Amino acid sequence: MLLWFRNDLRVHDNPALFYFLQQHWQAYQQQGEMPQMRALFFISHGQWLQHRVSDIKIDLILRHVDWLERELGKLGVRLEVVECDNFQQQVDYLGDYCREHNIRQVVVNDELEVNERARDRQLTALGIELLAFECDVIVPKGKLVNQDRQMFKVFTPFKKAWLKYVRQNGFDYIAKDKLSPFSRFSLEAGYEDGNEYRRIKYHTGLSDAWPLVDEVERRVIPEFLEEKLESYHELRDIPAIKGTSGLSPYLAIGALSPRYLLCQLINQNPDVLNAHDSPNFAWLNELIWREFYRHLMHHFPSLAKGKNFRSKYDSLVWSQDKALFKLWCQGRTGYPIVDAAMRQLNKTGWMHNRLRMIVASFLTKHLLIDWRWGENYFMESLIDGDLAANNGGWQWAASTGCDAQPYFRIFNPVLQSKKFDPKGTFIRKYLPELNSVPDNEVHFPHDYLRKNKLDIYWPAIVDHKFARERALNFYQGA
DNA sequence: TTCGGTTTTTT
DNA sequence: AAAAACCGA
Repeated sequence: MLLWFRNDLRVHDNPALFYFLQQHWQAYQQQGEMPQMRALFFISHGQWLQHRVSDIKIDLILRHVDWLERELGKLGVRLEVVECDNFQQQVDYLGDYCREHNIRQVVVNDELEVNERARDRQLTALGIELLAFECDVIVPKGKLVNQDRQMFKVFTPFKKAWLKYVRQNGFDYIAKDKLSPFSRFSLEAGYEDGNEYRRIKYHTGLSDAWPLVDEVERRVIPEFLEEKLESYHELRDIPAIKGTSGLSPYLAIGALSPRYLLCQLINQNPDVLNAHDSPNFAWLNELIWREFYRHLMHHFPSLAKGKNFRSKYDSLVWSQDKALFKLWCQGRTGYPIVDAAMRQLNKTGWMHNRLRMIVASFLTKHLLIDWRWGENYFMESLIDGDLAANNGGWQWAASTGCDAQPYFRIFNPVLQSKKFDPKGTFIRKYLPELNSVPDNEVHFPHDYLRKNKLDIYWPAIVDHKFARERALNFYQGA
């Protein structure tokens, strides 16, 4: 039996690991012989490149692989880290490996996406039995459907069904202390610290501003739940304030379990599943959004292949203007909130959620550029890039996805800016050249700059009113 | 079980 | 402003 880590870089609430340890424990008790416990992780730069995994996310992954190797060592499991360019080579390697070591079963946690699933099917075709667990969501995918037995296409009914399911069925979760009996393994195995991988330094330092997940569990999560949860519903939309949890990078690489987060939330706030109107519900709502998009991709796998969720928009002919796209990427649109947001992304590898909606709306509705270009740029840049959530968010912004609003949604970047960054605090953090512009002018400073003969900021690349009309016509055509 | 009318919908 | 989901017949 072999344990194969993919997008589940954790020991805490990892059902594949737990099953693997239990099986070996049983064998150990029956035979009294210390089992060899092997685990595997592939470093596949070619595959990461193809899936546009950002350098900062790769760095976070590699740091956690390093950490995981030490943590597994404490449980007597030796993690081998193997460089393999792409999925095909992973399949070949595993085929040879299993034959060589006479392994029939490989234990994994399931991955949602199309290519990943195809790779797993290839392994099965080689005669390798994949024992797969599901731990990327709280409510298993496929369990929540409407009365027509279809996946919900609107968030709120999905959320109601989700809450009902959790209230009725609870949810699986493997507490940390359930692993403690297995720490005996490492003593008996005389596990020696360090292996080949540890001597190779992959770590680029790009993600150093983000602590390892063990510190996140010890410090960041308790602090968030105790100090920020109460004000989350008010502060989470204000980019100048650190009002969000900052946990998405760990969820994206599987270092954090969503089920663990729900446990912690319920410990802190026992009635949260019943309290829709409580301010403390706002954060759970975001966790349920994550579930919504994963369930959606499970039911509609073609989303992973760049398909519009609403096929009636397939006929739209998007702009191919690379120069305009580049200006958006670089944060040179002349709309300060958009430019500051893109600079935050380019500089830190992360962007505040409110800003993601604003810049996505701007690219699709104001510039009429294909949402897939924006989706790709986000994946290439974000530390927390996640196919399901990123695609869901972009298609929502482009109106090709799930959005039940009765009006056609075109964000006004200036009004968004005034509403969520009223004093321009965030704008000035990333556009310090606008420091001298008064608060009420900073959201669209062009008149002010002209009057005062200041040449410190580039012009707006598109007029809002014009762009709004153009977008309405553009979508009307579909 | 299928239908048509009514309520609801990430601002 | 329009589409999803529910609900009662």
